[in-house]
Amino acid sequence: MGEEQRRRLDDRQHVPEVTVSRLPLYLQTLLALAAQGIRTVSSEQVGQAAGVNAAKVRKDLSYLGSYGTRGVGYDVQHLVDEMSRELGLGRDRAVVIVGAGNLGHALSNYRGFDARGFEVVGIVDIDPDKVGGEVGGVTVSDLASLPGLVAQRPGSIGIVATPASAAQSAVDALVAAGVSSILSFAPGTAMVSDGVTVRQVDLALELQILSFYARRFDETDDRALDPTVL
Amino acid sequence: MGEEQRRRLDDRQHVPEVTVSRLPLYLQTLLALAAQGIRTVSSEQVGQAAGVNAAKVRKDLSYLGSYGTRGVGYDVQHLVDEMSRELGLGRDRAVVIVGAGNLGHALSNYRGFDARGFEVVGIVDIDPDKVGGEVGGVTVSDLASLPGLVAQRPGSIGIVATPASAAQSAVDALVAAGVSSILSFAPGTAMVSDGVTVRQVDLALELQILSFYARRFDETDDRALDPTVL
DNA sequence: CGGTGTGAAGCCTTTCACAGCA
DNA sequence: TGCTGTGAAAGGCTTCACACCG
Repeated sequence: MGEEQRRRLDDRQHVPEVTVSRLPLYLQTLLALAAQGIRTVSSEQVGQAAGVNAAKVRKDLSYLGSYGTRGVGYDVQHLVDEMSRELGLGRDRAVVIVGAGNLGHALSNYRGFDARGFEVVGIVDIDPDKVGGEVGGVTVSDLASLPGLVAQRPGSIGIVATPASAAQSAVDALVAAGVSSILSFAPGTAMVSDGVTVRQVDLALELQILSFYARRFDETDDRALDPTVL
Repeated sequence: MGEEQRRRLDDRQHVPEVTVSRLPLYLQTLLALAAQGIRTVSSEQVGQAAGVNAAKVRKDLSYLGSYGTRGVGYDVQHLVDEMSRELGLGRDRAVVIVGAGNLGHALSNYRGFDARGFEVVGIVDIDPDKVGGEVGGVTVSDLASLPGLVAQRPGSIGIVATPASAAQSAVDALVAAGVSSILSFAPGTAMVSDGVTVRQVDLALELQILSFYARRFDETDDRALDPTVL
């Protein structure tokens, strides 16, 4: 591995997690601007469109390198290219869905994946009744075929769409098959070894968070409220 | 408003957002422990089960008040009650889904909502072909009936499950109907007035974040970017 | 000029470490 | 003794403000 390449890898590790989570947002914003024929943008414009402070935009982009021009702004296409590269979106990335229930169905039918360069290469389930069925143009196969689905696709992403009770074994199966980036919709915390990234989306949990903020609008609670509250 | 009162109000709001977002996680953890018949827990145990540092658990819980017993731990049931109250989960909360497509279907069929005290009171769509259909035991009604659905249920939560193009108007319709806590699955940033809380779950965006981390496992790629995948 | 790139300040969150109490 | 509750330290993120440069 050459000096140059190593340094870039190391640099990449220093991109703060929060920044990484905002990059796709900027990317979407830039693509929308590009579609409007806009070729140059300022951090101010990007920030406005993405709902983010301009200084934060500049700081975030500076982690990727100095791609702007002082006094002018950023070249939209150039920035799109650099960000796509940084996010590893230069190629189609394979996605495997574990769990062919309601959510698995909805996900494999979701058109947004294809549109953004993710290819659903398979959906697996343990239920023999579901195996063989077709969902969103993909055939449901047995859990055992999971390793085969991703064998030829390093850097694949797994999606867990099982009930909570099956989530840990779904994650384990994905990791065993060589998948180390996982999006889980199952409630509960999955245990994984180092080097595996799991992002979790728990729908009921999101609603509970919203409930906290919705509470402001409840009529007086039947239970006694702490007097200092609101 | 006097200084003192303002200070108290500010203090109350000062349950940090990150803490609020962890409370439901603790709650789930505690409910699971309660189901196992465990009546007392230490911050260490909760942390272990929730995948969180014990000190953080104590700090977070301390924002709700001092409900623990030194040398002993926390009474599980008492903590569950206090947290439920804090999260406004003392009653069933109404949920309205906007958009009866794939995702809307999956959501209204999702059993996890009921199980955690959220009642899907309606699902609306602008497509006349979809109106009248039944999904998950709920009839799809016209967008216009949205205000009626939540009129009797202050503190309701709205879920946006529309395509991106309809997201802003869906949000506007929800806000106009009096909903001020919204979970959106649509890509893009929705504009809302102050006092409205929007949480966003963008599936493709989640995958792009994972793609960044998956890139470590790609074979060496400094290859030129193919713009067509975007 | 105008807008980037970036040290430095400020703020928020996490973690430490221990006093205090059952 | 054991574990909570919490000041204080450490770390990380955001925001400011301005040097710098096209």
